[in-house]
Amino acid sequence: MDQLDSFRDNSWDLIDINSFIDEAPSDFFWNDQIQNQNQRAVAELEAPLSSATFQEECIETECPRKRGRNESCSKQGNKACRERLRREKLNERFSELCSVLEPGRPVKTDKMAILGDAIRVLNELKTESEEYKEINQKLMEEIKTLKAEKNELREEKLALKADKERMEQELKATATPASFIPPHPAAYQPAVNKMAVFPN
Amino acid sequence: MDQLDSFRDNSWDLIDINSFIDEAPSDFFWNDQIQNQNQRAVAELEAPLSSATFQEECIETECPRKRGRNESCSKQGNKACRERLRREKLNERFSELCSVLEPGRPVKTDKMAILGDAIRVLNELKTESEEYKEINQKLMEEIKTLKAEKNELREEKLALKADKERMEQELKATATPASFIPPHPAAYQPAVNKMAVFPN
DNA sequence: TTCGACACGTGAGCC
DNA sequence: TGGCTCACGTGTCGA
Repeated sequence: MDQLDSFRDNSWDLIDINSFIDEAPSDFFWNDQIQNQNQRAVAELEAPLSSATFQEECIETECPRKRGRNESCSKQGNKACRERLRREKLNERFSELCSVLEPGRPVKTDKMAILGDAIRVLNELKTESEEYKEINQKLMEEIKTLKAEKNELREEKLALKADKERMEQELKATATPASFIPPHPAAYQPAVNKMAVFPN
Repeated sequence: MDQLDSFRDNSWDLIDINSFIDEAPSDFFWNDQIQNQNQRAVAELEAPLSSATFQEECIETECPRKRGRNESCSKQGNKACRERLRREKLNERFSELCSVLEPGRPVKTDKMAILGDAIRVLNELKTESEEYKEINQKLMEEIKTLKAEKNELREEKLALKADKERMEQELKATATPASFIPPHPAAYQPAVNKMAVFPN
C-alpha cells in the first residue's frame, strides 16, 4: 500500500520511459519492475560492482519483448532466473505431491495444507499398512493351524479307511467258512446292529 | 514472470540512472545492513509511512547483524515479520514431514529432497498397503477353502468311523455259528438299543 | 483497510 | 570458484 503509493509517486519517470521505448502500452505489469528497479537503482548506486553484473545480465538476457511467462529468460548466468527456475521446480514437486495425495482432480495450491495433508496421509498409510501386516500374520497362522488340523483329519481318515477295508476283508473272510465257531455269543450282537442300520 | 520480463524491458533506464549517480567510489563495505539500509532508504523515500514503522522496527531490533535471526522483531503489524513467521511455520512442517518420512535421526533440510522423498514414500506405502490388502483377500479365501475342506474331511471321517464301528459289530456278529439265522429283525432291536446304550 | 499466501530478486553460506 | 539452497524483505492479489 504505502509502497504502492510511493511507487506511484515515483513511477512517472518510468512511465515516461515506457512511453518512449515500449511499443506495448497494454502492459500493465510494471509495478514490480518499477519497484525492483528502484531498489536496484539504489543498490547500484551504492554498489557499483554488483550493479555492473546486473547490467550485464540484463543485457545478456535482453528479452526485448517477452510478455509471455515461460523460460524466455532461461538464459543461464542470471541468478534471478535460476532462482525462479528453482522455485518453479519446487512448486512442481508440490503439485506432484498434491496429486499423489489425492487423485481427486482439484489440485491444492496451499503449501502449508499440502504439507499437512502429506504428513497426515503418510501416517494413515503407515498405520494402515501395519494393520494389514498384522492381519496377514494372523491369517497365515490360522492357515497354518487349519492345514495342520486338515492333515490330522486326513491321517485319521486314512487310518479309519484302512481299518474299514481291513475289516471288510475280515468280514468277507468270516462269512465263508462253515467250520468257523464264534468264541462267545455276545459277539453276535453286531449282526443285529447291522440289521438295524441296514434294514433294507 | 511478466513482471520480470517487463522489468528487464525497462531496466536500461536504471542503468542510465546508475550512469548518472554511479561513479561511486569503490567502497568495500557493502554488507547487507548497508544494502538493507539502502533499500529502506528507498522505501522511505517512496513510502514515508511504512518507512516510519520500518525505522521503528529497525531501531528496536537494531539489526546490526543481518541474519541475526530470532524473534527480535516479533513486533506485530510488521509485514516482514509476519512473512518470516509464515516461513518458519512452513519450515516446521517440512521438518515434521521429514521426521515422519524417516524416523532415522538425521533430519534433512533439502526441501526438494524432502518433497521428492515424500512422493516416493507415499507411492511405496500406497502400493504396499494395496499388496497387503490383496494378500489378505487371498489368505481369507484360502482360509475359507481350508475350512470347507476340513469340514468335508471331518464328515468323511465321521462316516468312516460309523462304518468302522458298524463293521466291528458286524464282525462280532459274524463270529456266531453260520447256521444261525435270525427269525425277524424287529426282535433284535432291543438288543441293539442295549448295545447302543452300553457299548462297552 | 488489512491480512494471508505467493512470487520475486537478492545476499549469505556451503560445497 | 561457481552453482546450489536458503532466508530475507517486499510487491501483488484475493478475501
